[in-house]
Amino acid sequence: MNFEELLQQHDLKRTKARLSVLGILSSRKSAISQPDLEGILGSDIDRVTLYRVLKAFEEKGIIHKIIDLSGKANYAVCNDSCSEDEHHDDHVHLNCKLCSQVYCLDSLHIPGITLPDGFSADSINLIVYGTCSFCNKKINA
Amino acid sequence: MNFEELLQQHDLKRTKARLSVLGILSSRKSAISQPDLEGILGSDIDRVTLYRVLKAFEEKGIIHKIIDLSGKANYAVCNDSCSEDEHHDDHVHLNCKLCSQVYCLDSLHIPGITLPDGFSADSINLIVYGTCSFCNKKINA
DNA sequence: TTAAGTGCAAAATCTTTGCAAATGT
DNA sequence: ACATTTGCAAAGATTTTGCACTTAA
Repeated sequence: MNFEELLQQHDLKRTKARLSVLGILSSRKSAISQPDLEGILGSDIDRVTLYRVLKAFEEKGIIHKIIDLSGKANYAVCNDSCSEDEHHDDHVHLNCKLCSQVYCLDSLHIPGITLPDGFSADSINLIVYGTCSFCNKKINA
Repeated sequence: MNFEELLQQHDLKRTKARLSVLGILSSRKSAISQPDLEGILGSDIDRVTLYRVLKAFEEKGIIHKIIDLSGKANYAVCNDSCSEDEHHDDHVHLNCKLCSQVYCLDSLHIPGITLPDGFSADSINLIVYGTCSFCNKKINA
């Protein structure tokens, strides 16, 4: 992924803060929480700036926010098909009970469900609470 | 449901605050958020007490907490089978995009899914973002 | 050059904690 | 009577806002 192009495409200027955040997010296999991000960034960028960078990215469809089971926001880069108008975030997330990371399981599609009369669905959000493969390995080692 | 018995069963004293909260929660078809609860209760009980009542109820298995898609906590009375040790909260929730209420769709069971190698599931949380039957009626009226 | 982005300080929320007074059993 | 529960005040934590300074284009 070319960060500079990505920013340009979304009318966002190429700033240190944004490149740092993009770098961290895209290098990870799992979604990351705001506090964790802050920890990695250190005093590199201001906490308020981080809030604003994340908000901007989310609005532009560059990243998506996943609320984990404790209600905390986690962020991950969107896959290809997200746009400002439409987020395609309809994959399964796994919230690991051990490392509390949130993994995007892009390969799984969410099974269709039939709602009771009168109810209608726009999107479906499925979070599995369990153990990730990394923690499972550690346990079995 | 007999509130007084319910409290006794869980070693909780019969207090005004707890009865008020139980009364409101059990009279609703949908889960309710902390702020909304606070609004209904008015100055009846202190905000801090409300936090504590909800926490106590949740720990005892009287109510369960549903984190909605914006990360806010919503509360609903558990159905029969919840206990202090085990919550049976594995039904689908619907987060209405219009009234932002959270409905427990007890009748729907969550479809089983197969996780990628190495991952394992403890429980599954499925929240549908959409429109509830009440708002759908309003729209079509 | 100039509009967008950043950092700092401060405000607004939201949640928790400590402790004395009130209440249920 | 006594442990539990409540209310208030105050501490922590989290998120937002205002404004002057800086920076990318």
